Amino acid sequence: MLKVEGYTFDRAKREAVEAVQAALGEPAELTTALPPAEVDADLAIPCFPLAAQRRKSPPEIAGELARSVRPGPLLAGAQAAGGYLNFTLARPAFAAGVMADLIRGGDRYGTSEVGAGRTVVIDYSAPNVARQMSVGHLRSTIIGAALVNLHRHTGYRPVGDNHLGDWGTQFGTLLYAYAHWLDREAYERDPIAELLRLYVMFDEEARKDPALRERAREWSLKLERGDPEARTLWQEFVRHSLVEFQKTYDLLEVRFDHTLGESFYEDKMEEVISQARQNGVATTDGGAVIIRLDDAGITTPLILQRSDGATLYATRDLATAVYRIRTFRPAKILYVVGSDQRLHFRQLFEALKKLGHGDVEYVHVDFGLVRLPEGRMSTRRGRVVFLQEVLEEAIDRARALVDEKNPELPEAERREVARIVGVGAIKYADLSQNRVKNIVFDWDRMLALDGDSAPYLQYTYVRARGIIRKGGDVALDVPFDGRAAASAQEWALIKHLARFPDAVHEATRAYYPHVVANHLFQLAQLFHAFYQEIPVLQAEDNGLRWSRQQLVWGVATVMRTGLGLLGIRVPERMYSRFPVPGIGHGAKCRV
RNA sequence: GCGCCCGUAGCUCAGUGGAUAGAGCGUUGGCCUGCGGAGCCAAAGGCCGUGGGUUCAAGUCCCGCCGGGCGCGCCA
Repeated sequence: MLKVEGYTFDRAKREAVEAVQAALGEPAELTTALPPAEVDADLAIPCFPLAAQRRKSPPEIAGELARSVRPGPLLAGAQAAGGYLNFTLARPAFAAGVMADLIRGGDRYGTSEVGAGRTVVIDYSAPNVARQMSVGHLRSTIIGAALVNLHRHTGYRPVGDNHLGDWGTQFGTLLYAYAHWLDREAYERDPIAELLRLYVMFDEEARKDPALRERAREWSLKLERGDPEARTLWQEFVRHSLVEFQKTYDLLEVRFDHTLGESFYEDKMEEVISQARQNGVATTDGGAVIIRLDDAGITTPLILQRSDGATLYATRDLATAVYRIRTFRPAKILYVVGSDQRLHFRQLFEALKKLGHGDVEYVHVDFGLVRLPEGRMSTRRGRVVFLQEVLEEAIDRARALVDEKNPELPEAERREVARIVGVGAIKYADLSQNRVKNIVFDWDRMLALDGDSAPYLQYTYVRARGIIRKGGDVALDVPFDGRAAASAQEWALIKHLARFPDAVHEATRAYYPHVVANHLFQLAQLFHAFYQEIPVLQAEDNGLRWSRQQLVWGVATVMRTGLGLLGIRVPERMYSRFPVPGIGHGAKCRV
């Protein structure tokens, strides 16, 4: 059972289970469930598993339990409904408990100690040098960044590493193309664009003349052996790329603890290869050094060294893992990489076990591919959408909407809001759905600014903050008034806020950021429904008003914290408190 | 051919083995003298790909089939 100990919701669940166990007079394996909306109860215990041994029907057992249980302080009572024993929570006590959790926690609400300070290395983003990032790289970058935040929130020590693709045969093709076909003027104007042109051109030419591939291999070998000309050019490519990548990372506000590319492991591979050979894990096969994995059910061996002596992607990944284990002493290593590399990681993890590194937990946090309506993206064929271009389009669209709806905001703030909203929309579009599914790229879907989207959640925050600002300071030290948990809207909101720690925990446990995204979307819906019906600043009396203000403050806090975990920022305003009459299509007649 | 992943409303997606499967978009109809409508309320829309099995209980677990995606020794 999912459990985040100490928080009020977990305490209530435990009270229910313990009350039933006490009534039964013995410990029993019990699960809790949430009753459907139309049932008037807050927590349910299915009695079906108890029926078999006791030779009674589930409704009978539920009925007996309903009469005999003695509910704890967070529970108001129990009723039988079919085979379920339903509990009603003691609203004032439960609400006060949740608000106390929230006020005590603030931006740390939902944190837990499940990670127990253990280190988890998270490998994410990892774009290839000498090419622009495509929308395909968005997923790894954003999911990885969210996982870093989630792990920090649940008590781990996350170490983020950007494993740049800055080594390998691809540079052979690039060096060959550079030497023969470079347009120096274009290169000086926009080095990455020119390198991309060369990359595409090489592919076309090599199709006509396959011997070019051999020449490229020679160049990559030269690079690997330290040829000065190859080295100098390669370093230049990497430098240009890093400048380009940084622009995108700045826009996304994604940071890394380390950016150790594949080339960093250049001098660390020999040790891995020779050790694997010495202890018999690796064998030679047709001049190549391989690790057979048949005993692990993998018929394709991992190739450590090519027959011409060159190293491969897998070699570097092996050396990388060994380095990370020595340097960071992690309990886990997460690889946020597309599902097309599943086999590679299965091989890698098995090889690591064979090499004596089986005490670390390795996880391939895989995700589905981003495809275009016409098929798979291919940089070589020019069939690709660049990430930078998507981000800029998102900000432009958000800006148009801000200008339309909120023309009264100062120019600088409109620019800032457009950025927060546009970039947030892109991130949310990705993080709000299960990562394992493929995505067909669609501008309008990706840049949606209404419905289940980041702006909707950000707007929720802005509305909540609007109330708080207008009401002056929230009195967080006054006890929560149980009457502010009386309406259906308030009660639903409180129960939902109570479950946020579970959402954070589950998202981290399963490496599923969308669990948090979904939780926040529901929070937004519940808040808007509340907002529509329940007066806060115009509440009948001060006690009610203060407690509703606390509730609104709680919504704002969870929204900001939760979106923060997803790497999405919130603006303080999306509108001015003092609209300028007669400007904008959306102003209508409210003057 | 073999292996892995996916299949839920017209479209895009949620759905820890528990009660009558939920959202967003789109469609239709309502709600502005209140904390701003980037909002709210409601309607229509489902053989959860399909056939078996396990279970008190299956959209969820297992097997077969169909459809789609990805991968399968010197690319990354």
